[in-house]
Amino acid sequence: MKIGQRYTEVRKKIFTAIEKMDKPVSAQEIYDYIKQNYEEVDLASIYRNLELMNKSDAVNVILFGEGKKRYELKNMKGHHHHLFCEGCGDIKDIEMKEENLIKNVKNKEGFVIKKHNLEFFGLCPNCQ
Amino acid sequence: MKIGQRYTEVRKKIFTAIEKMDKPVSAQEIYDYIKQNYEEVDLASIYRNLELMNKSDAVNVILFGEGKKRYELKNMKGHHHHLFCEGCGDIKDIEMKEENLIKNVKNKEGFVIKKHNLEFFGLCPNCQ
DNA sequence: TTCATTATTGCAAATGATTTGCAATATGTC
DNA sequence: GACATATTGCAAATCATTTGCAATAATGAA
Ligand SMILES: [Mn+2]
Ligand SMILES: [Mn+2]
Ligand SMILES: [Zn+2]
Ligand SMILES: [Zn+2]
Repeated sequence: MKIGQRYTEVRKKIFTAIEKMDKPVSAQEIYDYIKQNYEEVDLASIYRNLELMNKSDAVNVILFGEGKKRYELKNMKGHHHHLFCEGCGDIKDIEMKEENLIKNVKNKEGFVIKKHNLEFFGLCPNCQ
Repeated sequence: MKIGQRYTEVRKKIFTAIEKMDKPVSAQEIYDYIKQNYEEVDLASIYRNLELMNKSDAVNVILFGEGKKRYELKNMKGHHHHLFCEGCGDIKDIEMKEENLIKNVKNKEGFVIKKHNLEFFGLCPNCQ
């Protein structure tokens, strides 16, 4: 979990922001949070660091089709999935074990589940 | 699977394009395909129709974190998932049954799988 | 501690995807 | 065929994210 090579103030703030907000957050939300609690950090720096944090596996990128990415700290919770409300955008963690997850998750958290997306990422034979 | 209220030339072309390309395609790819095979259709019209097609459940939106959405016809194949190559962007369908899917999919198609994203969509108690 | 090196940041502008307002056009109906 | 209006094309706007570059801050050698 080493990001870049220097432990900067900006990086500390970004880590703390994501941790405190405790849900998948967008770059803009991180920006807003930092602005309110510390001295402002440039959005471009936030994007650059999120990119680094993702490459170095410090954060996960989570997608709900809102037109932007959300980020979550990787070391905080174990591997898990999400439930996204298409009405209000509320997000819930799903920490059930993966066998039969897709069946068992029905009505978890009182949600009425309409669909799910499951995508795998890796490298194809040519790119390995 | 009724889109809007008129079966227009533009809609026919979009359907055909997605069907012929036979993989999750972006709005721009649909635009390019149509331009080569028929008379050009405006990108804005493509976006407007994809939006409608999604709301009326004619297409699925698929996200790989590329910064854009991909669309797939819903009635063509049964429900399935995807494998995305982070090297070249190649996409494969995964049609295994869902019990133990996440375990069993390892090395499917010769891919080395690094991670997966599983998100559920629905309505929370407040929004139902 | 001070200094030098260079990674990182801020700022402004660029890019790319998607959305929107509006007038022109096409479709389904009578 | 003529009408009512859903749909389209076009241009401009918006939003998320990226990028170039000069200023600044972190780290380690002296
Ligand atoms: Mn989570
Ligand atoms: Mn598919
Ligand atoms: Zn809700
Ligand atoms: Zn590949």
